Amino acid sequence: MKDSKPRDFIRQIIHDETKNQDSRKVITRFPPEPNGFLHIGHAKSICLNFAVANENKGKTFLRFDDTNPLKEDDIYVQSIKEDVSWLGFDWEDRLTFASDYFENLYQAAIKLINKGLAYVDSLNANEIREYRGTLTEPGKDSPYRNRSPEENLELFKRMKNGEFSDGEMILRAKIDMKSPNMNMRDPAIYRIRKHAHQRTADKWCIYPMYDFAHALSDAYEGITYSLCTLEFEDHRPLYNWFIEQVETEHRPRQIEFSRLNMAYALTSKRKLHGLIINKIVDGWDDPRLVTISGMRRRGYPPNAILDFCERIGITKKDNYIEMGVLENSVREELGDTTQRRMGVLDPLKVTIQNFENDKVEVLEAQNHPQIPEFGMRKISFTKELYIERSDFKEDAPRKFHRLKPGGEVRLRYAYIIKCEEVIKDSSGNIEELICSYDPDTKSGTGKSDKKVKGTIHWVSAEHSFDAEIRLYDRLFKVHNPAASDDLEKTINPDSLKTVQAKLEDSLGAEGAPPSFQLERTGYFCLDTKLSNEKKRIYNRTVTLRDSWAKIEKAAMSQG
RNA sequence: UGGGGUGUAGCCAAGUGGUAAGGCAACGGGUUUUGAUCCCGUCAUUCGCAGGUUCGAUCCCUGCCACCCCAGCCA
Repeated sequence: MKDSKPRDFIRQIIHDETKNQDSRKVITRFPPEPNGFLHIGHAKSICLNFAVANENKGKTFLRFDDTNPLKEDDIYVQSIKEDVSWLGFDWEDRLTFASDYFENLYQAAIKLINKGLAYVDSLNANEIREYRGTLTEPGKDSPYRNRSPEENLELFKRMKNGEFSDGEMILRAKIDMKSPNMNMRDPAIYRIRKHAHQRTADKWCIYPMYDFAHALSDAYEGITYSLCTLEFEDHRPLYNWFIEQVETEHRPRQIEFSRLNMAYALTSKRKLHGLIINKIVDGWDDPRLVTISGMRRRGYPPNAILDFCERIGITKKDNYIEMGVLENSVREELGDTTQRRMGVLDPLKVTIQNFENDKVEVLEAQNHPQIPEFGMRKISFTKELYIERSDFKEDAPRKFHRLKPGGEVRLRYAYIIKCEEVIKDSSGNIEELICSYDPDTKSGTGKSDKKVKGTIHWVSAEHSFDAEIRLYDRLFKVHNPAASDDLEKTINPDSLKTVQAKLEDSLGAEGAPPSFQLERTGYFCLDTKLSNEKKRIYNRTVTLRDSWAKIEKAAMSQG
């Protein structure tokens, strides 16, 4: 396995670097900031980090990058832990926080000051920006850049002791104000934030910046490969500078890969926050979101997400993955793991005129057509039934092999019925179908040679129950909603539709599967957040592939 | 106009001096009591463009073009 061909450039690098070092371990980390919920893009990173370590008999840390108390909260820590475990990954005893290292980080800053490589600047934020220069013009040195190590030390300690207000002083690395890389123009290391931290409370009023804290946390934990996204590529010289100058025992290597973008979706914590604050969606776990919690609520199994992450690969190229790829992974996983049931989303009443009034015939149905181990269940056939309204057409096109006036169709696991009469209300809407059934065509008996082109699903009126089902479509109308300056304008008004469905009784029974396929319509799951004792609410996870819909669409576009 | 990256099909993505894997999508066909699943087939004379080196270039060299990221006391 170790010698099998690496799947991507990162695994290639690791393979090349470690193949001749039998003692070398691969240690990775997933470093979320606890300021929001995780989404599919994070899943890509989680899978990469845990898988790469695992493939090399290494370990992975779950480390929270909690260096900005203004934006972070424990509720995000809890949700992130839940999401990572739900995906199936185990950090064991390696749950850490950048804040665990605040004391070490503080000492490291002092070391830089003593080496003459850091200074306390008294410029304010605006002045610092002006001094930084622009992309094409070099910056200029701060007038405070040449304070002595002694003075810097004194000032830094006073910063720590809370003697200055926010923004009054700042600790900066002394690197090169003329560097073409903006990150090297004396970046901030420590800023004053008189704000309680969710873990360290009021112990500190100075907090380290990302570049400093992240690089050193990696080094402290013995991370060998620090895998991050492309936007940090030009932070790498700074990452290396900190590690070099602080002279840490371990020297991690940062490697960047491209972040995941999904077409017609949002993978930006900041923008997701906006949707939630403006109540455009139901919360971080809204099933229309590609957040981990949203996908979980929607019914996406973790294995589908893992499979998806494997399929999309790891490269440095900008990408926009189509939703179809994710949905394909979901269908593939659910197809092999869920039982089949019947339910009617848009019920049309059918009366079987030649079936006895109060008779209940119990039929056997397979729980999975290809997996007999999933067993059988009983379904009840009665005089009054419901079928899907779209399975009947008065003037049906030739290729429509469902029910039409005078036509026949098979009811799945039951009989062939014939439409004898169409009953309409005063305004011409179809209210009910009067049908007859052929007793010789009972499913599985082989008594009759009669063949019909179509098989449709149904439920018994008596032996079904009402349920609300939520049907989802893409949340956005546009390919890249993140590029829009008015997010609300990009929202698809039809992203959520609610229908009152009739589901076969077995779904309401004790031990009913929480996730299942409704034959011919899709995969569904119980929404445990919205359901209660009185009312069951289901989410449509994903539709089945529908080649009939394609034919219809093609016919429509041809006129 | 500074620096850092990236260009292989509609979307992803292997490949690497010897004649373009695979997946998703799409399109044809077969099986089917889910118009599902499954199966089989089609889908890049060409790798951003232009030159050059070579018997031979997607791969090496030169030039150009396009796109992404960077001017937080965010991560």
